[in-house]
Amino acid sequence: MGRHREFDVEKALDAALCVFWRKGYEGSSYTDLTEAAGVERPALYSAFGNKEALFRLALDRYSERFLHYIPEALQLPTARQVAAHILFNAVDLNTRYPDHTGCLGINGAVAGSDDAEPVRQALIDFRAAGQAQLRERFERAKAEGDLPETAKADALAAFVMALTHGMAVQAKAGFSREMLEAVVEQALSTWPTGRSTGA
Amino acid sequence: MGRHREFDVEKALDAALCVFWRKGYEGSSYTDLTEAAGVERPALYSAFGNKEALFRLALDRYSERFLHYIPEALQLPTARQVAAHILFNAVDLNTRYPDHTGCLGINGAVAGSDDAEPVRQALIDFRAAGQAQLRERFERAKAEGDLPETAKADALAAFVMALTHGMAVQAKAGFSREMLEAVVEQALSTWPTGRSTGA
DNA sequence: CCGGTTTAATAACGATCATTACGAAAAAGC
DNA sequence: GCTTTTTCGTAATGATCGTTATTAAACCGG
Repeated sequence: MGRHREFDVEKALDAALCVFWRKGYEGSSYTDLTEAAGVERPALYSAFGNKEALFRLALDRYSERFLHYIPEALQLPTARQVAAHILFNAVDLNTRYPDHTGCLGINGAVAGSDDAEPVRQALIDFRAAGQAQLRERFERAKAEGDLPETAKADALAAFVMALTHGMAVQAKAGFSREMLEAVVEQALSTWPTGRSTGA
Repeated sequence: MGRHREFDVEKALDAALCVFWRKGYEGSSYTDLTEAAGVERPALYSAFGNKEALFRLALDRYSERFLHYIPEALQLPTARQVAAHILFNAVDLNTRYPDHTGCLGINGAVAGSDDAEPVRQALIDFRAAGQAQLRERFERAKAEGDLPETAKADALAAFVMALTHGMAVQAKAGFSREMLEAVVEQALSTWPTGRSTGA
């Protein structure tokens, strides 16, 4: 019973995601969000809760819609392929949409006011989760002899993630896809191999 | 003639710099800034201008006070030493002060509202200036045979900068100095040499 | 000691922030 | 058709945003 919703909740969430992606959490006003969604303010509140809840939902959606390449990467046979897949797909995602470059995990919030601390922490956890998956994959690679025994899985995972974060900053600053791909190739040229020529 | 200023302008600017360093440009309210400086609002305005002008002054001060390691690095004899000096000193700077980790060039603004666009652009230019110096230094290294002819100076400079940016994000997220130093060592593990073993 | 000038401090400015009453409109059950 | 329930849209909430009038106080030159 009751009146039906007149707007598409999924489309509204996608619109909010684009705004957060471009302006970050604190940089996005509720007016920005409602205008992008084409929906009045109370409608967004009743559908998603407050701004923080909306951001968390947008972050979930971001994972589902744009980060499928990470589980894909983890299943590749060698650690080098895993890293290459993640890095090149990150470059693609960071430069694919001209009106919201970079990535939500970085643009969302790096620093901010004390009010934004919960969201900042959520993004820290979000990034840490990806890094932990990567570290575990690299540990497996060591066990399989794909990475040398001397390799540090946690440092290698942090290295790959640092690159994605840094390239996200650069993409947001307007760096071209070609430039970032050259960065990835430079990074991969330092990759350790199973015969322990690296390190 | 006229009344004397009762507060130390230099100390006030240092205090403002620390606030911007921790909370970024938009995350820092004028109340935050005045409280940190121990000065009433109109006093900050008369001394520095508006918030944007104050940020730009803080950024200049940041360069002078904390980035001396960059010109230092550029004078080292080899490209590898240049990169190592920059990366290790960046880690040190990013983790040295527990109450404002990371770096102002990143924390200041990556994404934000349209109002903050001038400051965001100023930070883009700021980072680009450092990267350009690095690229020129690497081009010189190629001419000197210190880097192989096949090396791409611009990609190498972007690679080093991407790492500093990414590690700044990680430092702000609470990564330890030791972890970040391991990231740097991973990055430096197979730096291209003059005998073109790299790339 | 007094007139001119600069700073200090209180308090206010309009604008925007996130959030929500409130009443009209629309759909489902009886 | 009437009641109930949910949503919609207008408009308002108090708080905080960056920025300044305005007034009182402190200093210098005369």
